[in-house]
Amino acid sequence: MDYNEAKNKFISTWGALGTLWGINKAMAQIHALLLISPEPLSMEDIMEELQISRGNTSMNLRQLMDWGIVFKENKMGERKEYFTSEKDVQELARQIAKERSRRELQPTIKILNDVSNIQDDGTAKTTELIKQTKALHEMANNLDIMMNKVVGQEQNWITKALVKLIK
Amino acid sequence: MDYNEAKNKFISTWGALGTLWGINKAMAQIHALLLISPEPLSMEDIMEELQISRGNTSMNLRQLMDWGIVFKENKMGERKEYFTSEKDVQELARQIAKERSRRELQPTIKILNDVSNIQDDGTAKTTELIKQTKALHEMANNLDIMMNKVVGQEQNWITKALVKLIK
DNA sequence: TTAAACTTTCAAAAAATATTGAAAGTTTAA
DNA sequence: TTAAACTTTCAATATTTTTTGAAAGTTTAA
Repeated sequence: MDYNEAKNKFISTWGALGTLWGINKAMAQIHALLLISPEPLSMEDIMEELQISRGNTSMNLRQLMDWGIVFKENKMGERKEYFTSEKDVQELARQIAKERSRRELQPTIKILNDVSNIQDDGTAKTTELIKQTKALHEMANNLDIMMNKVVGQEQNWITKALVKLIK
Repeated sequence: MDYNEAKNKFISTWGALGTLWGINKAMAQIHALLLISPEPLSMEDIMEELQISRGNTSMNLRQLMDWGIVFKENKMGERKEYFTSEKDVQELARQIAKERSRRELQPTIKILNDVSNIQDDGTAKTTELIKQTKALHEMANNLDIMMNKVVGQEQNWITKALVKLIK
């Protein structure tokens, strides 16, 4: 496997995986490209490399910046904007965990809490609804605490966490 | 908030969340419905409750069974098939972790391994590709080990894991 | 100022995904 | 066997999501 084949394989795998995580293909591919690029890339570079339109590139770069995993960079004496990704995969994971907690987990926890606190009228269906949403609430809460713990952690948390879990 | 309001809120929240996890809306809603239903439901019940077609119901029930979180049940003397969900949320989480590892993480790890093992020709771009895919490979691997550890664990792992991580 | 060099926006088009429903398939009771 | 009571399949359709590209917007140098 040569460089180009490997690069394409990586970019398309990352793209496909992104979809499964609620991130669209173009967004994931731009991220993949920046992650393995030793130099910051311009919008033109990205459009060219991934064969996508200017509008698409612009919108997805913005989203990646909103996620806090891609940054604008300016080269001295150049008007054009360049982009880089967070290169440290630990930091990347931390940032993603943080955002997913904020965007998905926390709103869900709020609703589970509301639903699980309805008045119990003693019917089987109400009792079951309360019981199950309470259980989900507790689990989602634990997950959230874990994820935020991890976010506040210094380098290499995942390896450390692993060691703790295994022993 | 009364029972019906709470039920609908829960089902639609679960449905919306499902999309973010690579599970479609109908599939997530069927699962939500079964999770809070004290009795097994027939296909008719599900179609009626969620206002979806027979075909849709049939296909999504099958997928839920493939995920190992919904089961067929037969009532004595009845021809019709009934469905229940795994009711224990810990077991549910374990099952989902197991399936996601198998379907997503493991294939990705394989590709990261292939890509990170290409011949290093010493150019900056090749070196960067190898470096980053190696780092992702290691992280994905650790995550996978963690998830499988969790799968093999007895009840209440998430709470235990949490305690370990916090201290 | 002006205009060149860029980036962003957004309505329309394309692509991908989910849903329907009727026909085909299956199972069981008689 | 047959036929009733179901479930599954799948081509057609509907819906949702993504992408395009050109116009509008912004910034900077002169």
